[in-house]
Amino acid sequence: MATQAAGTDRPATIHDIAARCGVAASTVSRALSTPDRVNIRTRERIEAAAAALNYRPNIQAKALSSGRTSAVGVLVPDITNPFYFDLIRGTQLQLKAAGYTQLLVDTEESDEVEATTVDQLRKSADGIIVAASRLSDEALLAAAATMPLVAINRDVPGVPAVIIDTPSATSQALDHLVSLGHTRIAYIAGPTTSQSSTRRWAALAGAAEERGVEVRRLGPFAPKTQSGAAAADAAVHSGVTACIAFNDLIAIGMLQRLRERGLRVPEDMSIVGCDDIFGADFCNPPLTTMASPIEQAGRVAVSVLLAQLNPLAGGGTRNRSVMPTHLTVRGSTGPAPEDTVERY
Amino acid sequence: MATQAAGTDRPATIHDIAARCGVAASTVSRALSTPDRVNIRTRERIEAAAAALNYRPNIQAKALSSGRTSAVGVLVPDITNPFYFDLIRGTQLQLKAAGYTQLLVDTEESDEVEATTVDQLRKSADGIIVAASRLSDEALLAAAATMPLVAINRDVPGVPAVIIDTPSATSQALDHLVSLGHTRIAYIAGPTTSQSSTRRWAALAGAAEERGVEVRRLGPFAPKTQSGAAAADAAVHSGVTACIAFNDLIAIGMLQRLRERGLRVPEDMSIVGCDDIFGADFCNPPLTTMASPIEQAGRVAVSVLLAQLNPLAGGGTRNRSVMPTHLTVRGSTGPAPEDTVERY
DNA sequence: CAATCAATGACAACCGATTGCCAAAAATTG
DNA sequence: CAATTTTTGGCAATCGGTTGTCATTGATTG
Repeated sequence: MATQAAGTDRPATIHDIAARCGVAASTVSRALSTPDRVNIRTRERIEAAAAALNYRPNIQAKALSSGRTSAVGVLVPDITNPFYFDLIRGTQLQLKAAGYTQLLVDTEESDEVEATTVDQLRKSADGIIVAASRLSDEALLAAAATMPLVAINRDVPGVPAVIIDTPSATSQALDHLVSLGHTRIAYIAGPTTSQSSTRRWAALAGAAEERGVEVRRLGPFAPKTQSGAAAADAAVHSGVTACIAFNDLIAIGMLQRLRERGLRVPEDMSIVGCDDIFGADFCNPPLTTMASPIEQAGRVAVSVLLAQLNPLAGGGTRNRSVMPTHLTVRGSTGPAPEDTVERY
Repeated sequence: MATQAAGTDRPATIHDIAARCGVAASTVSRALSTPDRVNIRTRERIEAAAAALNYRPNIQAKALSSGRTSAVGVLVPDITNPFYFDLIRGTQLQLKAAGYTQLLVDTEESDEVEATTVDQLRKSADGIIVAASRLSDEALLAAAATMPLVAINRDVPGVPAVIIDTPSATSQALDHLVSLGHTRIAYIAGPTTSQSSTRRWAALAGAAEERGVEVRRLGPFAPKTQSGAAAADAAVHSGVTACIAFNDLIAIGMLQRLRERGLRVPEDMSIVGCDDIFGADFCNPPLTTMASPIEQAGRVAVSVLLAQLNPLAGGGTRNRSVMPTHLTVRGSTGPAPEDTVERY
């Protein structure tokens, strides 16, 4: 009944190839992974046989015997946050190019889930890339000591990292607002566990003092559009004329809420977002935001990680990269309203 | 110098547990995976030891010896397409709940990449979920015959599938437009390789005939916002007063282009999208679109797949689910313009 | 032409589990 | 209390590779 021609139906192994070529399995293994260790003629025979049998190495077996899994875990706090789309694509492309598999995990903004995941990945991945880690500095450092790890947007001494330089862009944003005449400005803070938010606030507070304007901090708010409503209300209540939001999600949510309340952007209130996510260019009004090469950040993170995994020539691998960020001005920022409360 | 207390530093194996309890490794294996096969007292001792040693089973070893990988591949044509965000989250959550790992792969809209990936996943995953497959019917059927597979939005007899019922929503959309007075309508087609697009057009053409209105097909267009410009131009040139777009990305792109060209939506042109992706509610104007429970679709796909993998009790598992879809009316659709060309 | 050495490939142990088979121990039955 | 059945747990093979060790081969050299 077998429609199959000669040859077994199950996937070929190195043993099948070995038998076909009349050599030992170990020779096949070497021919395929350490080509120099085997005579070129033997190697060619083996390669031909492998092709003929449509041989695919069994990743599990490879991992078990060699200890290397050819997989890299990528942890993000929230898959549905558009910010991570490009990041994920960047890591995915770069990893695939290097022959690695990406294990993507949504840690649901939870440090516990994150810790558990890191723990599990210890043996099923060669390394880990953690975006916007919610772990404590100590926990992150400990994790990095145990296995190759690269953090994205998390600056802990001793932990290799790719940092997106939003703090400096935040200063640009402030300059932009100041040049438009705003003097009372709010920073809409992100989660307290987000180091990005903390660093950005620090940069902003410093810059504000230099420029002699008032910047107050509101929040924290969850990095979701839904939080934008509360943020908008808080901003209005605080009497500021411009806001710099933790990220575009919150900023877009604010835009929606302000519209609902009948306030005009940017006439009554200017809004600056961060990340230039999908949607920032077509929301209403289009969002002024801090843009950065996110996909590239993902690629760089992979490169840094792979450099750790394969410490080949040129030992001087840097393990900390800073990605530039710039302000993209769109329609959500404009001149400060004339009749501001501060006159009274 | 070792700060570590007694006990090795490397991860514990079943052998460590076995030694600690004075039993054989096989007993440990059974205690952990087939609890009934082992005396309850022995089991408890083993469990205690496992906990004490912080034992984590080695997934690779498990996979190698048992043949089951506890991993499921999820293939999407384009990770950065927001449509897939919720889908991915749905599969991720459901898979995690069932103890499976999700292997996410971006097939880059390419049937070749998709075929290669399916081939590679054959041994490193227990099953596959393919969203919007670009494979031919035959290839997909062949793949499904080789390994457990569930297709999303792809209806091929013999292939388990989760279908998002956009065709019926398309008819609703048409009714909506007709009730607003539109008589010349365009369908902005998606990729020719997309079965969704084909099925939707068939539904639309049929419904249009019933209702005695003219619907013409424009395209194909790539499912990206950038394609929206060409689509908008084509629509304007064709003289229609309303468009039903293949998906929200194209629709949003059209919105942008029409605005650039000084045309008002919905006064001059009505636009209907599809999928209700992130951004559809805050673009300008907010998009009328066909919404469906995408995350749920992902969960259902996982359920269908797991039912294949573990064909336990209640053999009557259905392997085809249809997810309902409904029209969500927002600001991008309105009454047909009075002075339409057809008067002349 | 003999001695030395690098290249080559076979053998076997090993990675960490699972699982079929079987014997010893315990429980049940007559 | 003996005979039988059921539990229980050990042994060893197996999954598909990798890798250290070692014997053989052929090439290089004195």
